[in-house]
Amino acid sequence: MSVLTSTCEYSVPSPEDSLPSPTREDYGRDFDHSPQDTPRKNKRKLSEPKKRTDFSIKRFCPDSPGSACSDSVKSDESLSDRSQENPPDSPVGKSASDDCSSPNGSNKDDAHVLHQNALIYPGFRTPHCFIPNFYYNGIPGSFPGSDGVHRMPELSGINSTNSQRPRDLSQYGHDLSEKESNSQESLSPDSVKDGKRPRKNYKNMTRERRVEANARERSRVHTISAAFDSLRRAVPSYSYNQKLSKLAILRIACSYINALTCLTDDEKTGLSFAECVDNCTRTIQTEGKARRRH
DNA sequence: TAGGCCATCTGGTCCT
DNA sequence: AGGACCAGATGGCCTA
Repeated sequence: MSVLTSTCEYSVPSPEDSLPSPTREDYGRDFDHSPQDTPRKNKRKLSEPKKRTDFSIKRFCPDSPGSACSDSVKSDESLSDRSQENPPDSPVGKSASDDCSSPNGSNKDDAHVLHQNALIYPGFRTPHCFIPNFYYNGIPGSFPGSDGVHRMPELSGINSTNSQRPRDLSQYGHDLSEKESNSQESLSPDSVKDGKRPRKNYKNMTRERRVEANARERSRVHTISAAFDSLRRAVPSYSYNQKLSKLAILRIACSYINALTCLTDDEKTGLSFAECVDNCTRTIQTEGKARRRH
């Protein structure tokens, strides 16, 4: 269990450990209602980002020198760097199923591999590709490579939704000018008439406080996402490269916990260990079929 | 192209 | 009063 604990740690995203900031054009031009020119820095997408039509933060970033959006010119370059973090032939980008061959040496069918592993499961010898964080070579979270050597996973390179890293919070208006900060500017209908997402004013909040609240909210959500990422690494899956939604992670985690509970107390769940394992296996299969990582 | 999933913004509510 | 938490709205990306 110490292994689980050590591999489930997650850190609260910090501005220093964040995605590159969007350029001023991201929001500035959006502010001018030119969605066709607004690239969206989608953290999920590794290909060329499409244009984004609207982004509410635009209202916080008018085209003014010294604004929070004016000095971020590294985003495109950094984005491309990130897109190269996980090249297809890298150990990280490589499907774990490639490294987790089934007993008969075939790894074409992940479901088959899983089934093979599930059959091994009742023998209390957890296959390394079935429960990655529990079967390791003395290194928490390590994974066996094709050469049989267990290595630490390069988590930052996983093409995972939950591995998305937060953007620099400083871009979101912490550097607002005093003029902007003190204004309780509400959006006039004209200012958003072309936008599809008109928002009200900030009630009793100043713009500065609204921006700060947004930043806190982002940080909070990032923390939750990081926890999901940790949980995902703790639960079994087809392969390390498998895409799992948050809902799928929760479902698999529940079935996995039930299976582990059966290890110590069959009566607690009312099912035999084999049944619990079967349930867990089916859950993984079902959730794995829903969507696969690429 | 529709639906799923997600990030983000926003306002409301609760807590300290 | 201010922050944490929550849910709704919105829009982008991805996949079938």
